[in-house]
Amino acid sequence: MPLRLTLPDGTVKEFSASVTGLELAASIGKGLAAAALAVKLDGELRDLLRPIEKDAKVEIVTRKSPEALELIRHDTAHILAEAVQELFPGTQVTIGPNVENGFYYDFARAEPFSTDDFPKIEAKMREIVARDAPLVREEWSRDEAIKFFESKGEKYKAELIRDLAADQTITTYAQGAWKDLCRGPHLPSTGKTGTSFKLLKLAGAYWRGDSNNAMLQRIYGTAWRDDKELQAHLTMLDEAEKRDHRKIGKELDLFHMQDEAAGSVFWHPKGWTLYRTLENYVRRRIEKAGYVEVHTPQLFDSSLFKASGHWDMYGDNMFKVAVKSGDAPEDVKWLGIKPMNCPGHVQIFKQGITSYRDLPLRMAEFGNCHRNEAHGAMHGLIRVRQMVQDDAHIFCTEDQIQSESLAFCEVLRSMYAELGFDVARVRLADRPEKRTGSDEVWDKAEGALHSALKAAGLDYDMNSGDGAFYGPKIEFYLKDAIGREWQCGTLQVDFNMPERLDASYVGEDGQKHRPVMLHRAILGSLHRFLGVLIEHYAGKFPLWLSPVQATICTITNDAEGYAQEVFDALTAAGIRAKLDIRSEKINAKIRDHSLQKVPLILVVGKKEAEAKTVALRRLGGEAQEILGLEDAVKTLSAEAMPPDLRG
RNA sequence: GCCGAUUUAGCUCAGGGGUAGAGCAACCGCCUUGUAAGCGGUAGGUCGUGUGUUCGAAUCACACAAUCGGCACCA
Repeated sequence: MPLRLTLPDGTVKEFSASVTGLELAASIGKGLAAAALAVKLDGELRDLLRPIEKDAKVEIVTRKSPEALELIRHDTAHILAEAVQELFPGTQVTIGPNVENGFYYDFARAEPFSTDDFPKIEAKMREIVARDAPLVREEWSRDEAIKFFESKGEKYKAELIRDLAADQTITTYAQGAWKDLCRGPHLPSTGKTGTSFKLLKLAGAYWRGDSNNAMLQRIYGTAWRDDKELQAHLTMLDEAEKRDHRKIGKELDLFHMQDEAAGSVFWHPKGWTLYRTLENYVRRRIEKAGYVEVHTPQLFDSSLFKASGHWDMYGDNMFKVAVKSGDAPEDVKWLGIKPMNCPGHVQIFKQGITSYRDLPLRMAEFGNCHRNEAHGAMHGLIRVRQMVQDDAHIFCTEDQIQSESLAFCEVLRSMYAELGFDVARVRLADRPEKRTGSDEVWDKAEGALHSALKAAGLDYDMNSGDGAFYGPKIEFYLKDAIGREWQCGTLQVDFNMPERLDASYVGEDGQKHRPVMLHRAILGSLHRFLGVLIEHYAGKFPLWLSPVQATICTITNDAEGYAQEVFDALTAAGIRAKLDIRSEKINAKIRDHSLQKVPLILVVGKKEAEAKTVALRRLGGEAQEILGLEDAVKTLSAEAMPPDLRG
């Protein structure tokens, strides 16, 4: 039987018997054979030296192919593992997968590694690359493989093999004397990986991601095709560090945090201006979308959270307050500080009798919520113990779920666009193990979200088992200026909470019915969103969001009176302005306010005072525009208008 | 919560068993300045908290706290 292999350009190559990818490449050209790293067989990546035995569409993977990076990174992980075992005998290997932009490898070793070991390990890795040992694929029987790894003291590898499906082919890859359990594929030899890699971070990680298991030591690294790509990536990491919202928050005097209130934010005047500007924007947008705003208590008797299920489900992460309820020491009643707004909103819904004519009822609240997050979870504004969400609950009928979800998706898309983001990804998280409500109800809720997403025309993938305990959720991800994705928006269908808290409305038929609750947020936690926003803009906010929009700088004292006049005019027009009449050179003032990322610097000296003009310098630019004062006020206040208020 | 690292002036950071250093910022003067740092001076710290070792601790040990990088968690 001749073997027919179809190349990407459509040419068909015939062979009398099986060939390896390398032989195939050689039959096409000498250069290709030299550049070949692997082959793609009907879309499946395979080793270059593995015989091809059936007709297929084939593609030779070279260093230029997108797949090359995957191979390089995974091979580098193997090389890291070998280097570590050569340098630190007795260290056990576990797993070492690729991650975005790199890879990691988890090791079991009693002694902790130190980043001081990195140069030594990297040097050993380069040595292994230089040895250029061929990577040889070997197939094993299950028992032999277990025996082999156990004989080497590799308990984790043996455990992995035991858990593989019985019919799974067990393969190892050898590079010289060193061997690792691996599915492959790999590059033909260690020399092909190159040395454009760098070890980056050291971290603890649980075996198999389970906190009941042993803590392993994880080494993260990055690997690229060449040094130029590596350098570009390292530059990007530097850039991300420069944008760190904790750093910028300090530099721009937006907020601070301190030990006595771990996980909570002290908003300084500028940060709070930013916060309120954003909050007011959301407030206008949702008001336009037919929401009503409410405000509910901070403290509730535990009975409410017990009824809602939060006390049992998240009690450990709630702040609880014991209050004396009698004279005896055991006379104590428990209150809970709200970790979310939903039970409170149901209480408002339950006041009086709600008719089907009142639905959908869209109830919004910027409520302060407290969650006792684990110490290790906290991270600047991104993960805090006290936060406010742009939270709302839509009480509606089952029939209204789809149209409400659609309308929500539209508002979300438009708001993200106005804030400078695109929706990068949408995921549907379905039922988790720990949940309330029957499977029938979950079927219904998940089905409703699937059809809403289809109706909205959004592509989405599944995030299995990651729903909330009361219902499935849609997660909206946005992409920031340096390509990172953040999950902010969410829409959750909940058939359970109205049942648990006994909410009902009177239907057209005069009977009582349960409403459906849609929990939804667009920005999510405002704290977290502001963190993302600061990093996205690197502190250079669009004019309408800037805490200080304009600074008026005098050149000499003579201009002070006029500068005050300019300041008053801008302030009266609603522009957030500051006046800088310090006895400093104009260079120093320009530098200070530029570093403070003030978008507009208005310079006034003798000339401007006489002509009633301003010399405008925009952040990032060097040119100056000379504008008449009236004209400047008009132009700038129009520019400073929030996007939803522009004509 | 788990693993590792870190914590010195408002900020960024150096130092290190014999009692504390720089730059920037602040304050006070001088300078009256034309688009990214003008000059001089002054002041500022129980070296995260506690306990211990020591003749002596900011330095060494232990505990705790917070922070950082991950992991686990994220209603």
